[in-house]
Amino acid sequence: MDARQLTYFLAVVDTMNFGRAAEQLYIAQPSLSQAISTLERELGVPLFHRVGRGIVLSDAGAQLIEPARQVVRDLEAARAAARSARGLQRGRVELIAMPSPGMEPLSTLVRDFTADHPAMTVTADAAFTPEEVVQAVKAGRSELGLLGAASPPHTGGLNVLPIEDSRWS
Amino acid sequence: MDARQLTYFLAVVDTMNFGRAAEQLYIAQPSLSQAISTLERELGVPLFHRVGRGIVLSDAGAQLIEPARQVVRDLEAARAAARSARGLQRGRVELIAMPSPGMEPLSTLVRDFTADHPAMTVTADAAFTPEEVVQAVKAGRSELGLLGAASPPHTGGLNVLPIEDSRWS
DNA sequence: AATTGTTACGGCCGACGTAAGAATT
DNA sequence: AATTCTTACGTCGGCCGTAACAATT
Repeated sequence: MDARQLTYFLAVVDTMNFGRAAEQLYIAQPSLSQAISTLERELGVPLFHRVGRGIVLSDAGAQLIEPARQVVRDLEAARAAARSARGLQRGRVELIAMPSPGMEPLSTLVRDFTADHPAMTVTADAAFTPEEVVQAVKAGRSELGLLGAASPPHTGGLNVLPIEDSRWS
Repeated sequence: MDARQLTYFLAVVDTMNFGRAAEQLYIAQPSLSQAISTLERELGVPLFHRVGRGIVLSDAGAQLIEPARQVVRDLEAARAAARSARGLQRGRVELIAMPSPGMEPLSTLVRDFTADHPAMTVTADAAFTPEEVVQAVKAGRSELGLLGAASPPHTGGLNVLPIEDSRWS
């Protein structure tokens, strides 16, 4: 029993008609008939009683409806979780740095960052003064600035993060 | 994304090791590697970061764990529901009946019963006196007796059910 | 050298579609 | 005759295993 079979089962339950369920699932009607038949054989219980040209839900089928809906719902929730996670991980980071602190901190930072977030793209620009760095970040031309100075200049409303340890994420 | 992939994913999460997860799933390790790879491609997000010889859970992977566990749990619940339903529906009914009430009540009873419980097998034996019927049921040769008499004879500890309406289940 | 994950490749099971059949209204 | 489900059969995709490879400790 897998999620596909349960989805098919619920489509039949909702329509009580193999033909309409099949077209709503975008498969041929005999394929659906075969899928339900296989599921019934696996479970050892008929899910529908074939009466005349139509079908009636069996007791076992009735007992399967709620667990089946739960599975399908939660599968959809898992898909949504994955989709939202993708949104967070995909993207690009543009940073700007000065020459002197540009080499050592930057190289290891980028290496660690890309190791943790392989789908990310990191773009680095160059600046020559701390003021240039601050300006670029303020102007939105870069999302992250890296600078070394005795006293941080007019940082405005920017977040400033001191770097002392090589371990951070 | 299907339930199989989520099961595989959780096995890797629980062991943090493709090899052990594979043997716990009774599949070869490259098959598991391929399955996870396919899942990651479908989702558009890496679930693990391959660092050196090992793996580390990614942010997306962490966010997928709980929904995945939910799906697997629910699938197991659905299986259990189907199993319990099977226990109720499978079986055989052996009944014994006299000739006179044997035809009309019996034929419609069996027809309705088998229509409602197609997995059931109904076996009918014949008797010629009410005493024979009672005796057969008492002896356990039949599970159900059908008889017509002015006064029910020594029914012992048997349950007696008067038939008046044609509607019962 | 050993451990661990990936790539390459081939076989096989099963899901699906088309066509034909059976049963009911 | 029309509707509805089932059976028969062929095709194709994808899951899995074996073998070979790559990378790290």
